[in-house]
Amino acid sequence: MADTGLNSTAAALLGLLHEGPKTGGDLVAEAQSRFGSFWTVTRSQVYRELPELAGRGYLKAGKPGTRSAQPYAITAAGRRAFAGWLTESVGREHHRSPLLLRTAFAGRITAEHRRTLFADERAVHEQTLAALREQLKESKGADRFSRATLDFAITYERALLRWIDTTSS
Amino acid sequence: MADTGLNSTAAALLGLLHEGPKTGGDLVAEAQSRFGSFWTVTRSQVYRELPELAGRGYLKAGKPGTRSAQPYAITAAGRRAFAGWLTESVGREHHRSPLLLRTAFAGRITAEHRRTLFADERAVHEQTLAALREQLKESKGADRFSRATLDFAITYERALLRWIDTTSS
DNA sequence: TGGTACATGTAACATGTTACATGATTAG
DNA sequence: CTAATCATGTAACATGTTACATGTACCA
Repeated sequence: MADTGLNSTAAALLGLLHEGPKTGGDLVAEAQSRFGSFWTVTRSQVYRELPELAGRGYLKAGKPGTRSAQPYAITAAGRRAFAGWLTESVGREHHRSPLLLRTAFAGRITAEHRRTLFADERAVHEQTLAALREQLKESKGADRFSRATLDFAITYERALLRWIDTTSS
Repeated sequence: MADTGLNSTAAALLGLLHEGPKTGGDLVAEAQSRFGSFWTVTRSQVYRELPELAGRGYLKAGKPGTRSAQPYAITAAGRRAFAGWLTESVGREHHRSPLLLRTAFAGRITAEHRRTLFADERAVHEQTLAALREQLKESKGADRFSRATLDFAITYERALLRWIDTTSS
């Protein structure tokens, strides 16, 4: 339980780099597909962390490729740091739902407006769910735990849709 | 859909202040109980926003009370701003789940460690769920939409627990 | 080969978190 | 009356977001 001083996003990058050297762009794309919506990572975060991790000796910069994209490879120290992070205590979950926040104040808006609010949101999440199901189909080769995270995302979206239906009716 | 320039946290505070003047401490406590885990608000955020909102004329500072706590009351302009925010487009949801992130890498840890990881997390969420159910019982007087947000929190926790069970088995 | 679209990287900003300083209430 | 505790507020920091500058690849 030694503190590695890694934040979760940095750790996530180290984790992805176990598969081989990647550039910032690669990592953004990979994180998007691997973590989906429950751990988003923006480009700016990635580009901030990479030099930082390299400075600590967890990554080693390679030869710039096309468009002068800078690839990074994980080092032995990086692997150790990642392994340490895996055993650190998991932090709390964080949710931030503008929809739920508005719902808390929904008594202050008109029924008409409430209807469009929920209808719009429903459409968004229908689409998200469809995309996730698509992903699940394509994930047959992936390992069990990658699929598990997808499963969770799907479960969540379904629960949210059901909730929207019962609440808006 | 005019942009009020309000961030959601500021808006949430304005919403709570519709019930009457409150101090920073009051607001933190109220937000905790009203929004629960899907829109957390820390003391520091509150204390940063209050003078800011007062500066814009949305709040009016009252006479300091005990422990020199500063109460704020919402103004007519504040109510207008809040009403405007209610009709602005709701942003995307944000999830941040350290558990899910670790799960994505769970193939890299031992089965033993995985067991404790899930068991610990299960205990935490069991407790959360119990607390929520308690809250639901006590919320009989509350308005329909306050209960709806609670309902969602409960649904979420149940779904998470089910997911933990199927994934860790 | 000119220009459009796109990917990389940066930098300014907004938000969220942690740790601290201060003073008031309460318990002994 | 003194000490311990607790609530208020602040300030430094970490993280996340948005908007921009730059240069490279692609296409007409």
